Amino acid sequence: MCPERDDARVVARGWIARGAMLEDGRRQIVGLSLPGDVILATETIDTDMAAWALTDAVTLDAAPLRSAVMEGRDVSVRMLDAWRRSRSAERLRLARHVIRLGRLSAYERTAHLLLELYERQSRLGTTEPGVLHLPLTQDVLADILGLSAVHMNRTLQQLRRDRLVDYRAGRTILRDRPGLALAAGLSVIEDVSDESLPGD
Amino acid sequence: MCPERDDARVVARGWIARGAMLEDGRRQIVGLSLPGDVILATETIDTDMAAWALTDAVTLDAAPLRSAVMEGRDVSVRMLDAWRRSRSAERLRLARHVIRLGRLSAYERTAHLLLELYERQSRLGTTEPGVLHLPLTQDVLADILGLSAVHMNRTLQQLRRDRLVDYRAGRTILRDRPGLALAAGLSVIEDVSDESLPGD
DNA sequence: CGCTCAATTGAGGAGTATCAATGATTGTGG
DNA sequence: CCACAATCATTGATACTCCTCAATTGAGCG
Repeated sequence: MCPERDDARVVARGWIARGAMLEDGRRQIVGLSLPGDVILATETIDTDMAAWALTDAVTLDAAPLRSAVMEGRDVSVRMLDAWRRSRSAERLRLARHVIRLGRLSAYERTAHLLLELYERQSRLGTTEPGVLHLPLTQDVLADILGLSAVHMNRTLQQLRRDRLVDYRAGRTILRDRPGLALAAGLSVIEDVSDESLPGD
Repeated sequence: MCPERDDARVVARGWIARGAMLEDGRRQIVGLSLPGDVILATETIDTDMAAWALTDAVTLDAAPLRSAVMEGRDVSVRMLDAWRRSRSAERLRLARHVIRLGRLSAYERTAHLLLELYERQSRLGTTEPGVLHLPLTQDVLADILGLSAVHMNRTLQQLRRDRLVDYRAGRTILRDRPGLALAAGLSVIEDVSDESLPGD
């Protein structure tokens, strides 16, 4: 395989956003990559996609692991599973994101995303219950949820008034997670760790 | 691996929609599966996702091929490539769909989707230039694009007035593809066949 | 202290949704 | 062969979500 095709990286630290910038300045973030997630260069280079670091971020070259996975060479089962889990979870998140953007209101979208990020972050390690370390400006949040920054702000205020979430840059508190789940309008956010391992 | 995990199917004929139904009746279609595309059961069973046949459809069991791919057993290179191409193209389409729903207007979304489907269908085989075989009701189209059926209708009328598209059930004519691309507001729809083979 | 960047607020308007009918077409049983 | 039901496309009227523009406040920070 051409070497440049094999550019895969694993996020080691920080938050990275993948998305596209339109000519007229509109931006849509397609997904967030957190530590442990794999980013394929083909996802950004082949298309008009790009990736931005939202915080100080460190990524590691995952090309060796990747070609091993691809070519069926021996990788530890744990590694292989981790790879598949990660890719599979990402596909699921993409689908959820489509549903959010297509059918949920701004209020629902926000609740839904915050819950997903909380879930995701909990799985990454120690978190005080209900606290979400969210290093995103409202601008970025808006570009994830397909909203204007102004409306993003107002939506967050509404969630605060409703005592569901207390947003502040860096440290967001989910005051009422059951309430949030209700507000998200979608049944329950499943625990992705229960997921089987389709491995694309 | 558990057998039920390995339920993968390949679409042989027909159009299949994957998506979710919300409790209150809202529906969002996440993607369309056309002949040659792979559908993983885990994409529908693990979550609140479902799949609907939009036309008479036939799918084949792809579990054998899949486990072969997964376990690195010998599959013809062509097969392996086809698998990866398919999965990779799907990921790209999901990302594009997110951008459509997040940042494009109804008019832009529609133009964008029609072009994508035309591209996709051309690659499947013989098509008269400019003719898109589109076996979708406006209702379904609306559920793909995150619009109400009424607004979907009005948007299609607008495209017709602008002499870009002539929609009628089953047979849609893209009268002015450059114009459509312009209307789609996104640079160019890339030719996915040029794509490299990341293979998740 | 004047920057700059993020968050906030207000006012007005564009884009879509919703509700309720009306045609148009097609299949179906009498 | 016709009435009927069913589905899809279309239209009008109205309401609401969300956007845009413009300005203000507040919080670091050199």
